Amino acid sequence: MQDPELSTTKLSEQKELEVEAIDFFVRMMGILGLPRSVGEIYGLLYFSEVPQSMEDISTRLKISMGSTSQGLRTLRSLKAIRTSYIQGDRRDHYSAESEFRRLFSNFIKEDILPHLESASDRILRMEDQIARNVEHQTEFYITRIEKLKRLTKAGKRLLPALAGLLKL
Amino acid sequence: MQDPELSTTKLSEQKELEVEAIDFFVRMMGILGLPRSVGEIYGLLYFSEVPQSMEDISTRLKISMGSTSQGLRTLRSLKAIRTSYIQGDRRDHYSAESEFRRLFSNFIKEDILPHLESASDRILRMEDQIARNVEHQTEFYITRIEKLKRLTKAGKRLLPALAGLLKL
DNA sequence: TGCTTTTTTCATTTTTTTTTGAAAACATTG
DNA sequence: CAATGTTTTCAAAAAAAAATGAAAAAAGCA
Repeated sequence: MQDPELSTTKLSEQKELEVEAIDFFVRMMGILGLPRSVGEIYGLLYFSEVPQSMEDISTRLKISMGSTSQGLRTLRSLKAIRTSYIQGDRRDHYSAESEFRRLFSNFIKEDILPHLESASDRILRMEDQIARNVEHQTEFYITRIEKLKRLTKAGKRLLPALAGLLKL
Repeated sequence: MQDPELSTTKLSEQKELEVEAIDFFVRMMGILGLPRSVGEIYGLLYFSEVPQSMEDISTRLKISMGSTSQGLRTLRSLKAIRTSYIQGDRRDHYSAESEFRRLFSNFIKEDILPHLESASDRILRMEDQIARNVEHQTEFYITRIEKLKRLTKAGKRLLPALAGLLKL
């Protein structure tokens, strides 16, 4: 029988790294405005040598299957995880796409650029308003709109470039 | 007495632009994870030719003085607004810093870089854990940590550069 | 300094977001 | 094609974030 004290210590040390790692990703995802469960799942997978089933994830993180399913869906849409089929197990197994920066890149493409697009539309509508409203056809309004146009234009140039850089 | 119908139309047209403009900034701030009130305030100021007092803002947006004060504080810390003293009025008056991109730039400096710093600390702690835990001294763990180190390093280089670009 | 106006703070309320858990849908296999 | 195992969906509960409003603090003025 092995020394129970040593074994406890080892276990807690192992846990410590896991906790630290998961916390790291929870914060990272926080920056992107993603829920903590998404960060937890990615963090767990990032430091798992072996692909994990949904049940594994749900059990180890003590979150519901519902949350786990949702979180995996989000990560899948960001292409942050991969699915692998494990011999003799009919459940799907997941592992992290280790290039975390790609997740940022996909986040830009998927969550930011669409906003920029609709921002452009909105600016067009504002210009329309101004054209119709004599009250607003002043240097001031025209300049401000112009600035917004330049900003979104720059954004639509810069962000895809940034996303590209991150993907390398 | 002026035509009431015309006047109503004009008013609503004016409102329409304002609403559109405010909505624009609400969404923009949303991308940065800032509350809607902050976007509303900035939007209102961005299209105001004349600096507005806190009461003006609170009244026109129909939000409480408390929210207005909080929102202005946030915008001040992002250097997104300027304060001007108006003759014969002892209240502060606010106007928008029209270079909206600076707001992004300051957001990176103020809200993102600190996270990156603490991320670096956390990675150091993880390395420590690994050094102490034989279990984890495998190619796998070492590689994953290495990747995170490279990512934060790249981030700490890239983000300030991006912030710099935006400020121009 | 005392009085008035303006701004900030913060406990409470409201709103929004996230998580849960149970039911439905889907898939696999004997 | 039933029977069992797995995943998704979604209404309801829980948690988190934001807004309110009243009281405290700060600032300007007489």
